[in-house]
Amino acid sequence: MNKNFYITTPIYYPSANFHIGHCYSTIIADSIARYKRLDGFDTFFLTGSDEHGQKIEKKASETGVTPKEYVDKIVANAKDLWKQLDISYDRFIRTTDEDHVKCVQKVFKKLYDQGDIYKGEYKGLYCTPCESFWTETQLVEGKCPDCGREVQLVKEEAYFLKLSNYQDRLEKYIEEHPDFIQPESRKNEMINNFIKPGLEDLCVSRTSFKWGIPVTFDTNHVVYVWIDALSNYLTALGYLSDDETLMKKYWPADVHIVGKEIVRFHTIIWPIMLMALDLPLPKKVFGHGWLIIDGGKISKSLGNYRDPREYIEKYGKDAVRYYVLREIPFGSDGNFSEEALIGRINSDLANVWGNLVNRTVGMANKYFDGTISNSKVNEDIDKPLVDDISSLKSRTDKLLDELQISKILENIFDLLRACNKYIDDTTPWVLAKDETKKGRLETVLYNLLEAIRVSNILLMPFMPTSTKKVIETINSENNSFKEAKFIDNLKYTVSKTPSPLFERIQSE
RNA sequence: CGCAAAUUGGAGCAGUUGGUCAGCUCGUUAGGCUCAUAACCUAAAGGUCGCGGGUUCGAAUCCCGCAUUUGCACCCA
Repeated sequence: MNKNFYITTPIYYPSANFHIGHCYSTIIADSIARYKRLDGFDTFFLTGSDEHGQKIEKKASETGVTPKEYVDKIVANAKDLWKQLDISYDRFIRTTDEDHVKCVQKVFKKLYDQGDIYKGEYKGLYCTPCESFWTETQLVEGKCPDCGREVQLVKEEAYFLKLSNYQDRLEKYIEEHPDFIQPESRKNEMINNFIKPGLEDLCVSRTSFKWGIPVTFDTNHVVYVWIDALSNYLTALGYLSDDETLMKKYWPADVHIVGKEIVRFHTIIWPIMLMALDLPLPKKVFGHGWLIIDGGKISKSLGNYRDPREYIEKYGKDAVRYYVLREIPFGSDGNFSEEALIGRINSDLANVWGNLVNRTVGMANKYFDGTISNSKVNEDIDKPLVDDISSLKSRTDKLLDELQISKILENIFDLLRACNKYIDDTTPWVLAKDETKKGRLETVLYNLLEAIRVSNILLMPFMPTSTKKVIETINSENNSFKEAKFIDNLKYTVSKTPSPLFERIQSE
């Protein structure tokens, strides 16, 4: 099988430790990557950090360390966080990695030699104390919106990327590939706000700070943000290096997961860079929404968030994963609160899923000493359940391609809910009192175990830890994606001592 | 100013191309059951689908206007 799949998260800016929002992006990407791997795809999952720039230079000097020391610390923290969340990345790329630096320099030179990058002059309104450039509309009464002081018109020699050359090609590409930008509302935003009014050439170098990748042929300049950052998706695959095997195997990317604020860079600048490099464009860019805290966005400067580890330690990694995947609808913003997190844990994970496993295994032990096979004493009521079990995989596949993660979980939990209902409808405790109904009782339990097994397989990408526990509890050996359908001749020997999958959280 | 998006019972959300579209989850109330993590199942209460017009045999669903909120245009998952 040579089906390949390449998925990326943004590379995050390590000016401060990562928060639950970074976790959200990364958990989505991780879940998709895991799903594809389990579904037989040769998958490459990339995440990382975007470490250059003035802000980090400044932060570092404030703390009295070098920029590299500063980011090293944050990156170590991030890697620990990803470990705690079971993030299965294949590579964590850092823009300070040597191969990345080399590649960016080659890309820059190549674009320059081709004439896509030219030398010009950057003009801007600059506030010296704040070290920030502002546009005219941002100014408050003609002064710096941050400190209220005068701004100066500053000119700086800089290199520019000619976006206008590719405008028509880009517009055409977007029109002809309706799935390229997801969700669609973002696509309209890009076309109307940026492409149609005309693209301005993009400033791609700076001389005002040093913490960046030097331009090889003009060492006063460092590469500015986007050529540096976006190239990571290529440099991780060895683009322009001695070994381009990964590049040949995985490019173009299947999906870039990004936050809605950087959709623009991924759907305008990035495709244009790739066109200029004569490379195929990524198949999909998904701009997801944000987690909103107390009605406002997560803000590093407001500090209105807590270390995600607090939630992980308190409620478990899978609970956090489930919450963000389930709570936020496709492409929109979603609220994050501890209260809602607890609500999800109790109502979905504990009551519906955990309790179903617990009661089913309990009955298997109580009535059959833990050993269940399919006695095939079926009744009409079994049919819908069995059909649901067998069709779950294909329904899930479809939703995954549409990146409807929340709906996938909804679907799977619908099946689990149906099982709870099925138990009430079939009343196993009544069957157990009648020796002649023994066969029927066993069939009911078998069907339930099948539902648990199959739904568990499909939950594995989203909750790797808890699903492992379910496998141990029902002792299933058939856990591949290919076996995610109703199989009628398995034999179960369930655990004698099941422990709750998720404890209910008592609210204070 | 511009370009977008949102506004559906107490909360959070579904509602492709207009005719079971008024639905789901949580919450509330009542009942049932006992295999189970005070869990599970059933039922009920609760919305004139932001407001005002219009198109249509018929609109939450299309058109116009208004209001409120949010996003983007400048760095931010």
